[in-house]
Amino acid sequence: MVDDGGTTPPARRTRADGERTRGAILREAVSLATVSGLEGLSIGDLAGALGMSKSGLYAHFGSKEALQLATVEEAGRVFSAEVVGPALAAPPGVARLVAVCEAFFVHLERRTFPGGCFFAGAALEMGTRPGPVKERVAAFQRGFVQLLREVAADAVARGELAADEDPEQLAFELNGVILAADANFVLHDDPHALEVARRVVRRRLRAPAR
Amino acid sequence: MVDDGGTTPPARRTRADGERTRGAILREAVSLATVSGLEGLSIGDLAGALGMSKSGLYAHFGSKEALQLATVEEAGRVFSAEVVGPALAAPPGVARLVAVCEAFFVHLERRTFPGGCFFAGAALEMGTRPGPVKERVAAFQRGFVQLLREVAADAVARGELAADEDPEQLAFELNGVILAADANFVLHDDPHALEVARRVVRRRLRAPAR
DNA sequence: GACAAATTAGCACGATCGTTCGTACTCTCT
DNA sequence: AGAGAGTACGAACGATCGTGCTAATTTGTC
Repeated sequence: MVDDGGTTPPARRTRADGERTRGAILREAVSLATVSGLEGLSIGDLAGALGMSKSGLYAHFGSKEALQLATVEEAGRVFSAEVVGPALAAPPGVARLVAVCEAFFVHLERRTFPGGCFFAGAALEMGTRPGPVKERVAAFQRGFVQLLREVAADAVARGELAADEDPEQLAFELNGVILAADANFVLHDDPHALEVARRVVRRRLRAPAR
Repeated sequence: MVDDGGTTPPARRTRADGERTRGAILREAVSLATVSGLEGLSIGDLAGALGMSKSGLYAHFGSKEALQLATVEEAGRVFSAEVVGPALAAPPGVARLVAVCEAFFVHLERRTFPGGCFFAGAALEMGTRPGPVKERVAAFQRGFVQLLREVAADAVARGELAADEDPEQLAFELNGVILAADANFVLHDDPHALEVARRVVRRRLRAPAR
């Protein structure tokens, strides 16, 4: 067992039941974090919600920061599955751009998480707290805007949008619409916000402006 | 003064030094809340930052919720003075609409608070926490969007924007741009975000679309 | 100048925070 | 089947949370 001659084997990592519990913890953690925030998420509450002990839960991560990191990753998986994935099923161009926004609105509408979009909340919350967690959240946010920009650029290249349309500006705008939709939806619990957001997207992407 | 005959009025309310300390507390509280959040704002930290005792500070409010409420009000005063006020100095119409956004960007640029816009963070944070504090934050946010809508409607009425422009949609869009500007600015500490936001506003409000 | 109220500090409370430790139980590999 | 690592629990730690109580000092009013 001391054969540390070359590369250290990262030991055994998996046990079926542990993996299952870990998944359940992270699913609940993402959900709870959209309500209490990523920092306000407490290990005691999380353990209580799952009917297990603090220390039992804690053993899966070793530190709160590691739990937060894993929670961000889990949220990324959910976001990919619920928003990015379905959107990429739409044909390239404007249709796909609309599909990204629409998938996000559906993501809110079906109340996947009680506190709306995980990353919208996490970005505003962690923006002022330097550290690995913030970096990870920032990376996800950057990746999403980049996706918007690429799809927008593609739409311009296909002539579906005006040639003088700047993909970066358009991505910024759509990101803003998405943020405003989330903020209004969770703050006022008002589905009307999603309706307005949809109208904005539809009108903005209808035809080459001017 | 009208005496209420019999029951004595609750006597003197203010003392000069107390009022001054209270102001200092709230100024620091707003600033701290943009970093730690309105819920994460701790009375101990706040007292420490001001060099006073927890209980001495606490006596000014009587509960954390009251402190949060007062903090929101103070943030509202700052926002009025730094954003709304200067914007209303601009001539009505599109110019004023641009001025609102511009004042907000300057508000971020000069780093009035270390964590960016107080209300952007508070809205996302408190959206999921029912109670008086959330209601107050929501009211401020609603008031700001309504301001945007009114100025936009005025611009349409003056023929400076297309007649088929929906003020509600436009206000929603601008609110989104503002949120995206704040989020990107604090998350990536990138002044470029403000530049993009300015371009978006300029282009969006340049001329009657179509 | 005296009296009452406002201001502030010191101390302590119960609760909860993240974290550690020791200890059983159980799954998986050899 | 035996061994070893993964999993989970209960108890407890020091720190900090919001919140009271008491007492000393300062301030405004008569």
